[in-house]
Amino acid sequence: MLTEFQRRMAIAVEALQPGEVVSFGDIAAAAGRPNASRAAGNLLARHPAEMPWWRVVYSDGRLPACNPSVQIERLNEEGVTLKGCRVIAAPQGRFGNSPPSTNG
DNA sequence: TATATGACGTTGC
DNA sequence: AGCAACGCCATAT
Repeated sequence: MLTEFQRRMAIAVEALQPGEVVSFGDIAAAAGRPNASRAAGNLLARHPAEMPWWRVVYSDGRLPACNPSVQIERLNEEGVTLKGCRVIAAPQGRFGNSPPSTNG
Protein backbone atom coordinates (compact mmCIF):
# COMPACT_ATOMS: atom_id res chain seq x y z
CA MET A 1 0.00 0.00 0.00
CA LEU A 2 1.42 3.33 -1.02
CA THR A 3 1.06 6.39 1.15
CA GLU A 4 -0.29 9.70 -0.06
CA PHE A 5 3.24 10.93 -0.34
CA GLN A 6 4.43 7.96 -2.36
CA ARG A 7 1.37 8.25 -4.55
CA ARG A 8 2.12 11.90 -5.18
CA MET A 9 5.61 11.01 -6.36
CA ALA A 10 4.25 8.27 -8.59
CA ILE A 11 1.86 10.77 -10.13
CA ALA A 12 4.71 13.22 -10.70
CA VAL A 13 6.88 10.55 -12.33
CA GLU A 14 4.09 9.20 -14.47
CA ALA A 15 3.40 12.76 -15.58
CA LEU A 16 6.93 13.11 -16.95
CA GLN A 17 7.18 13.67 -20.67
CA PRO A 18 9.45 11.99 -23.23
CA GLY A 19 12.57 14.10 -22.72
CA GLU A 20 11.68 15.56 -19.36
CA VAL A 21 14.56 14.60 -17.10
CA VAL A 22 14.36 15.45 -13.40
CA SER A 23 16.04 14.47 -10.16
CA PHE A 24 14.80 12.40 -7.22
CA GLY A 25 14.59 15.53 -5.10
CA ASP A 26 12.36 17.10 -7.72
CA ILE A 27 9.97 14.18 -7.58
CA ALA A 28 9.90 14.29 -3.80
CA ALA A 29 9.53 18.07 -3.83
CA ALA A 30 6.72 17.85 -6.34
CA ALA A 31 5.07 15.44 -3.93
CA GLY A 32 5.53 17.81 -1.00
CA ARG A 33 8.83 16.58 0.52
CA PRO A 34 11.88 18.32 -0.99
CA ASN A 35 14.12 16.33 1.34
CA ALA A 36 12.61 12.91 0.80
CA SER A 37 14.78 12.11 -2.21
CA ARG A 38 15.39 8.73 -0.58
CA ALA A 39 11.74 7.88 -0.76
CA ALA A 40 11.75 8.91 -4.42
CA GLY A 41 14.45 6.42 -5.36
CA ASN A 42 12.82 3.91 -3.08
CA LEU A 43 9.56 4.19 -4.99
CA LEU A 44 11.19 4.02 -8.43
CA ALA A 45 13.12 0.97 -7.30
CA ARG A 46 9.96 -0.72 -6.08
CA HIS A 47 7.74 0.25 -8.99
CA PRO A 48 9.99 0.49 -12.06
CA ALA A 49 7.27 -1.13 -14.18
CA GLU A 50 4.67 1.49 -13.35
CA MET A 51 6.45 4.71 -14.25
CA PRO A 52 9.23 6.13 -16.48
CA TRP A 53 11.97 5.73 -13.88
CA TRP A 54 14.65 6.28 -16.57
CA ARG A 55 13.59 9.95 -16.66
CA VAL A 56 14.81 10.35 -13.09
CA VAL A 57 18.48 10.88 -12.24
CA TYR A 58 20.66 12.38 -9.51
CA SER A 59 20.62 16.11 -8.91
CA ASP A 60 24.09 16.12 -10.48
CA GLY A 61 22.72 14.59 -13.63
CA ARG A 62 24.57 11.34 -12.98
CA LEU A 63 22.76 8.07 -13.44
CA PRO A 64 21.97 5.82 -10.47
CA ALA A 65 23.82 3.03 -12.28
CA CYS A 66 26.96 3.99 -14.17
CA ASN A 67 26.50 0.95 -16.38
CA PRO A 68 25.35 0.46 -19.99
CA SER A 69 21.85 0.02 -18.60
CA VAL A 70 18.52 0.62 -20.25
CA GLN A 71 18.35 4.09 -18.74
CA ILE A 72 21.09 5.32 -21.07
CA GLU A 73 19.35 3.89 -24.11
CA ARG A 74 15.97 5.20 -23.03
CA LEU A 75 17.31 8.72 -22.52
CA ASN A 76 19.16 8.58 -25.84
CA GLU A 77 15.99 7.61 -27.61
CA GLU A 78 14.24 10.57 -26.01
CA GLY A 79 16.87 12.97 -27.26
CA VAL A 80 18.73 13.44 -23.99
CA THR A 81 22.43 14.19 -24.27
CA LEU A 82 24.56 11.93 -22.09
CA LYS A 83 28.23 12.22 -21.25
CA GLY A 84 29.25 8.73 -20.31
CA CYS A 85 26.91 8.17 -17.40
CA ARG A 86 25.79 11.74 -16.81
CA VAL A 87 23.09 13.95 -18.32
CA ILE A 88 24.62 17.14 -19.69
CA ALA A 89 21.61 18.39 -21.61
CA ALA A 90 17.96 17.47 -21.96
CA PRO A 91 15.14 18.86 -24.14
CA GLN A 92 13.19 19.42 -20.94
CA GLY A 93 13.71 19.28 -17.19
CA ARG A 94 16.24 20.87 -14.83
CA PHE A 95 18.96 19.84 -17.28
CA GLY A 96 17.25 21.48 -20.22
CA ASN A 97 18.03 24.94 -18.89
CA SER A 98 21.74 24.49 -18.65
CA PRO A 99 23.29 23.86 -22.04
CA PRO A 100 26.98 22.94 -21.63
CA SER A 101 28.37 24.79 -24.51
CA THR A 102 28.19 27.70 -26.58
CA ASN A 103 29.33 30.29 -24.44
CA GLY A 104 28.70 33.00 -26.61
C1' DT B 1 10.74 0.30 19.59
C1' DA B 2 15.46 0.03 17.84
C1' DT B 3 18.99 -0.90 14.29
C1' DA B 4 20.72 -1.19 9.50
C1' DT B 5 20.28 -0.16 4.56
C1' DG B 6 18.79 2.18 0.17
C1' DA B 7 18.25 4.18 -7.55
C1' DC B 8 19.31 11.08 -2.49
C1' DG B 9 20.64 15.86 -1.31
C1' DT B 10 23.07 19.32 1.34
C1' DT B 11 26.80 20.88 4.07
C1' DG B 12 31.81 21.23 5.74
C1' DC B 13 36.78 20.63 4.95
C1' DA C 1 37.05 18.49 -7.35
C1' DG C 2 36.84 14.70 -4.00
C1' DC C 3 35.73 12.61 0.60
C1' DA C 4 33.17 12.32 4.89
C1' DA C 5 29.13 13.24 7.86
C1' DC C 6 24.25 14.29 8.74
C1' DG C 7 19.22 14.52 7.67
C1' DC C 8 15.20 12.84 5.33
C1' DC C 9 11.38 8.96 4.24
C1' DA C 10 10.42 4.06 3.59
C1' DT C 11 11.56 -0.81 4.02
C1' DA C 12 13.50 -5.10 6.16
C1' DT C 13 15.02 -7.63 10.28
